[in-house]
Amino acid sequence: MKPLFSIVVTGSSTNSARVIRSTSISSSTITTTTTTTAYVLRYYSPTHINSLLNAACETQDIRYATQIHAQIITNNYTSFAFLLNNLLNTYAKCGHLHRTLLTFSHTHNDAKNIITWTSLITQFSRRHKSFQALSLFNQMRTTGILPNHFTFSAILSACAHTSILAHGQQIHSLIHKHGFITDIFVASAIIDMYAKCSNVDSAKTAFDEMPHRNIVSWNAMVVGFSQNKAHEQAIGLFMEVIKDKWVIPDEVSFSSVLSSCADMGCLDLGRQVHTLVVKHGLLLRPYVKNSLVDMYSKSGCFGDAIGLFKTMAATDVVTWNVMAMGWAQNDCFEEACNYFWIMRGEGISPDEASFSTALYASASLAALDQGTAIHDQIVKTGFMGNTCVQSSLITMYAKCGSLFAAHRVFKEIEERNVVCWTAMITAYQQHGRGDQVIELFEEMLAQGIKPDHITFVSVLSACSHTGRVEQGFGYFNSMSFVHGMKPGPEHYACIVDMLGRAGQLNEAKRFIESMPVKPDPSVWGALLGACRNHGDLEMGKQVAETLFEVEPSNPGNYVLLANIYMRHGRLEEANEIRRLMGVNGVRKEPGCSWIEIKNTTYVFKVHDRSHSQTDHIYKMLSKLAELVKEKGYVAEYQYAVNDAEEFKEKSLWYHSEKLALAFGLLTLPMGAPIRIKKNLRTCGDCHTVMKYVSDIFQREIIVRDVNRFHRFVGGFCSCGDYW
DNA sequence: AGTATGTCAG
Repeated sequence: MKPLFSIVVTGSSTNSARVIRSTSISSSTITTTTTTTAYVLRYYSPTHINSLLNAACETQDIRYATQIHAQIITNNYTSFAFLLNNLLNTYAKCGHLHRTLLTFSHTHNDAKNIITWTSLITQFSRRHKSFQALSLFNQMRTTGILPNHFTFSAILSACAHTSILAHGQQIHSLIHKHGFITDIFVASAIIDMYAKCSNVDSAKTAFDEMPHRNIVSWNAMVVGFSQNKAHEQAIGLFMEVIKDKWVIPDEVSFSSVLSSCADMGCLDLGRQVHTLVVKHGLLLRPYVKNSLVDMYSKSGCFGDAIGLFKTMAATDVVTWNVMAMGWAQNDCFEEACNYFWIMRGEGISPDEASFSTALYASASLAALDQGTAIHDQIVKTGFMGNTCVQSSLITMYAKCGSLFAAHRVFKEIEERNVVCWTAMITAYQQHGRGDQVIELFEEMLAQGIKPDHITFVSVLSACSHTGRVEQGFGYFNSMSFVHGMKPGPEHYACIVDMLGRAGQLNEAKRFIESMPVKPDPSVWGALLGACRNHGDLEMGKQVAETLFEVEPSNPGNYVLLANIYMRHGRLEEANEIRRLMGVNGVRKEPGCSWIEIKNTTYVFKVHDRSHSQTDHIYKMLSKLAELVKEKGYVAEYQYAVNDAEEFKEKSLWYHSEKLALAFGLLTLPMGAPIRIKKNLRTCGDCHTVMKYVSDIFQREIIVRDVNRFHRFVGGFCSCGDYW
C-alpha cells in the first residue's frame, strides 16, 4: 500500500547499518520503516494533512499526532481552522486532554471558529470535565462567537453532569434568547439536564413543549422518569411509544423501561417487555440483554436470570456485575465473589461496579482475606483513585471489623464526596463510636458537603446511641429547615428509637402521632423495641396489635411482644404469641453464628451437635455457666421465647453465638481475639454472657451481628448495651 | 470539520 505520509531522509537510506526509525502513515494503518538522521521538509496540501490526521486519529497514538502537528506548523497551516479542529480532536481522542488544551490556548483566537470551540467543549463534557467545559463556554462568549445548537447540546450535557440546576437554567434561557429551543437535539438535552438535576417537572414541561419529537426525545424523558424513580410515569410513557405508530422503540427505550421494572420488582410487566424485545428483534443488544438479566434478578426470578445468562453468547462487564449482584442479593456471597474471579479469568476488565459488588459480598461474609484480595486487584487495575471504589473499601473494612483500615482508606481520599463521608460515618456508627460519628459529621458540614438521607440515618442513630436527645432533634429538624430534605420513615424510626432509649415512651408515641405522613412499620417497630427494653407491657400490646395488622409476616414483632410477656412472667400469653406465629405462618429465621479459625469457617446453629468437638464444646459451656454465675450472672429467660419452661436455661446456653464462643475459647491461641459473626441480632442473654467472659478470660470478643459490632473488653461492650 | 438518550454499583 502506498504510504500517504512519510518522513523521508537524505543520505544513504539503503545502508541498513545507519538506520534508525521513521514512520509512514497509510490511510488505515501506520507502519514503521527505516531511515537515517536528517528530516526534510515536504509539501503537503491542507487536505492531505487532514486525511493524515484522520489516520492518526484511528491509531490513537499521540506520537503520530505530534508529527503531523509539526507538519502543520512547518507548512504554515496554523490559521486553517479545520486543521486545528481536527488536530484538537485527534489529541483528545488519544486521551491527551491537556495537550488539546495547550494547543488550543497557544492558538490565536482569530484562527478559532465556532466548531473549534464547540468540539473542545464537547470533548471536556464527554470526559466529565464539566466545570472546564463551562469555563470554556464562558470564554467563548467573551470572544463574541455565537453558540449554535451543537454548542448548546454539548454544554447542557456538562450541566447535567454537575447536577447544579442553576447552571442549566441559565443555559436554558440563553437557548431561548438565541432561538434554538425548537432544535430537537437541544430540546432533548434540556430534558436530560433537568432530569439529571432531579427536576422532573421542568423536564416534563420541556418535553411537552417540543413541537416535534423523535425516539431520542421520548427516551430522554423515559430515562428521566426512571432515574428519578418515577417508575409508573416512565412505564406510562414507554407504553405511549409502543402505541405511537410514528416512533419505533429502540434498545435505549427497552433498557430504560426494564430498569424501571427491575427497580419496582415488577415481574409481570418485565415479562411483557421481554416479549416485546423479542418482537422488535433487539434481544441480542448488549444493553437490552443486561437489563433483562437484571430485571429477572431483581424481581425474584434469579433462576430465569441465570438461564438467560447461560444462553448468552457474548457477555460484557455489566452482565457479570448484574449476575454477581444477583448472587449477593440471594445471600450467595461466596458465589458473588466467585463471579468476580471467573470474570477476571475470562479476560474481562472489571469496572467500579464490579469492585463495589465484590467488596459488598466480601463485607457480607466478613471475609477480610477476600476483601483484601479485591483491594489488591483495585490497586493493580488503577482504581484506587475512584471514590465509589474507595467508599466500598471503607465499608468492607469496617464490616470486617477493621475500623483502622477503613479510616486509612478514608484519609487517603483526595476529593471526598457524600458517599465517602457517609461510608466512614456509618463505619463509626456500626462500631459504636457515637462521638466520632458526630465529630466527623460536623467536619463534613464544615467542608460544605451536603449530607444525604443515608448520612442522617447514621447520625441520628449515633445520637440515639449516645443519648443525645436534644442534638438528635436538632439534626432531625435541620434536615427540613437547613438542607431542604424530607425525612423518610427511617429517620422517624431513628427519633422514636432515640426517645424510647431515653425512656421517654410517651413522648415517642406522641411523636409518632404527630407525624405528617403515615407511620411506616419500622417506626412502630422502633417503639415496640423500646417497650421491650423498658418492659412496658400495656403500650407494647397496643403497638404490637397495630404491627400485626400492617406487617403480619414479620417474625420480629411477635418475638418482641413475647419477650415482654416473658419478662412479666406471663408465660401463657407468651406461648399464645408463639401459637399466633404458627397460625399466621410466620417463622423466625433460625439463628446461626460462625467463626473463622485458620481459614476455615465453622457454622453453629442453636443446639448444634454436628461439630466433631461437640463434647468439648458443651463441657466448656457448662464451665462458662459456673464461672459467670459466680460473678453474678442471672439468666435472662425473656430471650428463650421458643422453648418449653424446664429447658429454658439450658436452651439459652445453647444459642449459636455461645457455641461459637466456646469453640473459639477452646481452639484459638491464648489472648487472640475471638471474632464471631451472627445472622440475626445478638441475643440479650448472650450479650451479657459475652461481657462476663471477656472479663473473666481477659479476652477481646468481637461479635458482628446483622446490624453492628459488639466489641467486648474487660466486661464492657462497645455498643454501650444498645443494639 | 463537531451534537443528544441507555444496562450494573455506592
